[in-house]
Formats: sequence, C-alpha cells, structure tokens
Amino acid sequence: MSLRNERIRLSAADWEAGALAMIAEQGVNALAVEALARRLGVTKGSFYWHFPTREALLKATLQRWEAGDEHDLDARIASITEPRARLRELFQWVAREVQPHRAYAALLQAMDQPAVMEVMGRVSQRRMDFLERSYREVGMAEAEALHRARLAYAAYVGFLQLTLIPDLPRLSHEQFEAYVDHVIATLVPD
Amino acid sequence: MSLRNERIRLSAADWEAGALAMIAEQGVNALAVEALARRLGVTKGSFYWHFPTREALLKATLQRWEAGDEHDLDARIASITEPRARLRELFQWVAREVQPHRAYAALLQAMDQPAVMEVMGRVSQRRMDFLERSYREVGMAEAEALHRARLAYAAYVGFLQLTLIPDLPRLSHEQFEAYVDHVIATLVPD
DNA sequence: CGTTTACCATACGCATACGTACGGTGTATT
DNA sequence: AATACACCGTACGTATGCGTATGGTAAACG
Repeated sequence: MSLRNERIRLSAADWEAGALAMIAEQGVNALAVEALARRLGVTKGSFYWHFPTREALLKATLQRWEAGDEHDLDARIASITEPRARLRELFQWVAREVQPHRAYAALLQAMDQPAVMEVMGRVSQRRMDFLERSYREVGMAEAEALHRARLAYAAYVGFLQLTLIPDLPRLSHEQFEAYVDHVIATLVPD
Repeated sequence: MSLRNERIRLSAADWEAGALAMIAEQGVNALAVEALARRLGVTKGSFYWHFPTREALLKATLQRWEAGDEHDLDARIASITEPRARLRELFQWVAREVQPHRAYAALLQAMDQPAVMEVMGRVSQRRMDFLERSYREVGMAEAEALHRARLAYAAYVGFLQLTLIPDLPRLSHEQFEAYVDHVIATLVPD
C-alpha cells in the first residue's frame, strides 16, 4: 500500500524531538505512544523498535532537554562576567524567548511523575545556585543572597504558570517590557 | 452481608469534601471515582446516585473550594485597613498555614483541564486585583502597582511549586521565617 | 543477486477507569 | 404494617492506552 509518498525512516532522536515538542505543546500527559506515532506519520510498531517502553522515551527526552537547557544557560548567561549585567540579561532572556520555556512550564505541571520530579530537582537546584552565586558577587551576604535567589526563581516559575492561564488578560508587548523592567528594578540591586 | 459495622450514608457534600482532600493530597489526576469510593467506604454505585459524571463532581468540588478560598481571604486579610500591615499579614498567612494552599498547588498542576483552568483564572485575577489595590493604597502609581502585584503573585505561585519538588533541600523553620521576612522587605514598601 | 538488517504495519492481549443497568436494604412516610 | 424513597452493591459494557507477537519491505551488505 504505502499511501505516503515520502518515505519516512525515523531514529530514536526523532522520537525524542517529537516527544519534547508534544510535551511543550500539550503537556506530559498528552505524550502517548500512538498519538506521537500519528504525529510522526508512522504507527507504534515503529516506536517499540526504538524504545522498550513509554517510560524510556520520557526519560531519554528529559535527559536531552536537561542537557540543552544547561548548555543554553552556560552559553548565554554564565559567560557574562559583570554580575549585575548577568542578572539583568538572565531576566530579559527568559522574557524575550518564550518558546524554550514552554517545556519547562509543562514539566512543572507533571511533578507527580517521578522521572520528571528527578530532573526538575536537579535543574531547579542548578538555576538557584547560579542565582545565588550571582547575588553574592554583587555583595550580598550569604543568607540574603540565598533568599533573594529563591525569591527570584519563584518569581520566574510563578510567571510561567500565570502565562498558562488563558483567562488572565494577556500582556501586550509594552506592558511586558515594563513588567520585566519592574522585576529587574525590584530584584536586582542598584 | 454488610461487613462494615458503622452504617455509612453519604451526601453529595461528603463526596465533594473527599474529592477536595484527594486533590490536595494526590493531585487532580488521582481523583478517580472508584478510588474515592473506596476511601469513603462505599462503591461507585453510590457515587452515580449523587453525581451524573466525574466531571460534575470536579466542578462542584472546585466551586466549593473557590467559595471557601474567597471567604478566607475576606475574613483574614481584607479586613485589615492599614495596607502595609495587610500585605505583611497576607505573606505571613500563606507562610504559616501550608495546608489550605496544598489544594491550590495541586490545581496549578492540572491547568490542562478546562474546568480547572476556568476556576484558576477567576481566583488568580481576584487575588491579583486585591494585591494591586493594596499596593495602590500605599501610594504606588497605577502601572507600578500592577507590576508589583503581578510579581508578588508570581512569587507566591512559584514558591508553592518549589515546595512540591522534594529533591530540593527543605527549609527549616528559622530559614523559612527568614525567607518570609526577606520577601516582605523586598516586595512591601517601607 | 541473495541475504541480512533496520524499520514499520497489523492484529491482538490486557489493564484501567468511566458510565449503565438493575437488584437490594434500611429508613421514612402514610 | 405496607409502601415509597434514598442510598448502595454488583455485574456488565465500552473506550483508551500500553505492550507483544509476527509478518512485511526497502536498503545495505557480502
């Protein structure tokens, strides 16, 4: 038969990429084997050749996402030497590029699954440590830097959650910029 | 047969209360009809006498929760006239009493379900409006009050999320108090 | 050119969870 | 006391989604 004109041959990486896209768009719960297979134009007979189980796909996808996330942070933010500028750039980064944070927001809503919880624990700890070091570099005492890092990270996580509530009035571009400026002014010293 | 010694006769309100407890403990996804029936010591034959569907139970439970939430806010916080004291009391309230916020945190993780999304939209808007009014009362300009309200609410939501990540080091009581003091000092003027 | 390998389709088994049908029992009502 | 009603148990039908078994096909390889 073969109705499809373009021959499709997938690798494990293709499945992981599709899974990540599906998570970002519809959440972890929507990550079903057969749905993903349809999305990729094949059937699940293909899937179970690449992965032994759905759980294996999820873990591989999370691992890939975590590595990419860490890489982005290192490349864009950690390279900035001046701590205040680094913090400002961090806030503006998460403000400008919404797309990479959709997956993070989706994973926040799936913490009941152990595999997700494990990754989010590591990622959150790493980000908060990064924030804490930056705040210490601008002269904050140990305890204060820790608290401010926690507050800043909570503000980030909470903001992502709020963007997921469609009933809330969406921010226009100017409002959004003004909000980010306000956050920076409030949470970044000087 | 009737192995149970105590006769159990339930009302719709009993089912709603049980559902709310189940949501707070294990999340919205864990709210299954037969599981809840076991928890209440009956079978699902009982459930479908009180409710036509699982969705109906969820909506009724959410409605009950929303009413209680609004009542608590009015009784404890809104009655405080001095705006700065009101804001401080608000932060300390959500800090001291963790239990009432478990349901809120659980609902945050179930935003993919339309019924949940609708309620969370209303509740979030109401809370942010309340924060904005309070900030305006302490003398903030309109735009700044709006931004600060958003930031404060995001910090609340994010903090709840972070408490759900068990891999993160838990805060001791003193650390927790110090953190709340830091948040108040940072987000409440003067 | 024949065979192995990599990838995929189809059909099936099975568990979970919703919802339905219907019969049963205790309590209230007349 | 007889009947109706409120509440519950049991058995069943059905949909979904995971995982398995097995056969098929195109491309790579000897």
